[in-house]
Amino acid sequence: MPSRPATRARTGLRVTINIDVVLLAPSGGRLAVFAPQVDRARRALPTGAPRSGESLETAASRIARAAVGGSVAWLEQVGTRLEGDAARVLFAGLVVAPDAGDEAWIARERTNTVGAGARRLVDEATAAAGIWLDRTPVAFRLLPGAFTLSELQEVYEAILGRTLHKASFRRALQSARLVTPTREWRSEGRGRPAQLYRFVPRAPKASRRGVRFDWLSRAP
Amino acid sequence: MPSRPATRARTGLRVTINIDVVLLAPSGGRLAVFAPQVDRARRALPTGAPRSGESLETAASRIARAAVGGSVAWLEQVGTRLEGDAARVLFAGLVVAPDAGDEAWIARERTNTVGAGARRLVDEATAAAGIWLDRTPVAFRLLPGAFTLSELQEVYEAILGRTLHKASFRRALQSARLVTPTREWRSEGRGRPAQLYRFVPRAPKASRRGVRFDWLSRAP
DNA sequence: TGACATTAGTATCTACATGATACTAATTGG
DNA sequence: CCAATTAGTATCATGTAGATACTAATGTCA
Repeated sequence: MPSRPATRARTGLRVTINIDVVLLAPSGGRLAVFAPQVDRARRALPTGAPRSGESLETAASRIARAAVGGSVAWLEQVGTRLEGDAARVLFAGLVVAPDAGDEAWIARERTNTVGAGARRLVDEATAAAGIWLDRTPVAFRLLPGAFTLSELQEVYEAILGRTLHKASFRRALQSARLVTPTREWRSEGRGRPAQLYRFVPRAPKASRRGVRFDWLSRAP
Repeated sequence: MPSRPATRARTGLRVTINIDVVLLAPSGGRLAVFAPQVDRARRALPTGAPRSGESLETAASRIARAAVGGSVAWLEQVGTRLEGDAARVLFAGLVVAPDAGDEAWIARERTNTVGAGARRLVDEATAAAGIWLDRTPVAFRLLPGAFTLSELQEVYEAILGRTLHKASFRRALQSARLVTPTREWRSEGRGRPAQLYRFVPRAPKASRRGVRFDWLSRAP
């Protein structure tokens, strides 16, 4: 049996620590990324550093709120990387859809126009958001208290980046008993008016799905 | 519209950075945690620090390999936290089952006996491992080239922490065409001999499951 | 030697989830 | 009034998951 040194480093590498925040918002069935202009020619993602004694989560929340000037529906750590003598912690957040003309938000597909490497960060953040969507009721925080099922589905489609089957979506929603209809209907220009629903927070169901062997990525 | 300061911290908080590694191994249907004795009374998880210029992943791999004195089947970053003026990055790893009498490994349930806070790290690492299992072929790296389906199922059960339905497990495995039978059979003491199988790496299937509304955790 | 325990592996049935298709319903804009 | 548009439902076929119960092949032990 090989020797096993008890690796107990008393002191680690000294670095400066920074936080990058990718803020995503579903908007018109697509994902928008918060990347405001920082000077004449460049956009950048929100960045900051934790203060002494502050947790990473608190710092990221502060940075995110300062950036969008409002509340953030969801914020979670995605990963950390070393760049030279700096450690950069990536957070991803979800925000309610911005106003249509807001120049600080750009379409997810145009993330190339932000600095090099931003594309990768946005991709990681988007993947993380898709996982939350499957595991938490985060979508309901991105909508007003009363919403139509089409709006809810649009949020899902924006974050997942694919269209969903309408009937299946509603069936799954109904069997989960997650929403209750209100007596209101909303007419949105043309077409039949849509009924408004409210989110009903529920105790988690003890669902145990079977094992899945249809993983998506390569065999590493 | 609120003002949006372009938060561009030129220099972040200065911290020392350390890496904690939770190494897990399926053993007899349970999960074991690598936590060797560091002195007369205490056990501890492997710890270390990245060297200058080294990536976190490389450093974690080095620390993990040095700890168990062998290869690590899977290693992935779980999260980062600030503790005073230190940043600690948690990695979780999976290792093939250790020898039965190996004192450095303890049952996952007895993680309390390791230092305070270790329990939480082990829980996070275990949760991460469960997610990899669902998304990557990591289980096959924890078995020899030829294995029985019962062994494979035992690996899944150890990591997921629950028993699985035998017939369902095999059906899913067969339809995924992930394994091929060999012509060998192995007799393991009593009972009918089991056929040996090999892993067949496959191109990922483009499986798009429907949306799930049966999340497990609390509504935050 | 012949039950019996033990492990491997399969068959069948039910329940449910999913997605395709096609339909009905209610509105706006000509 | 009619077409376009959006909301919402019904039906059907397929696939998946779990329960149950079975067969198959080995070792153990009386």
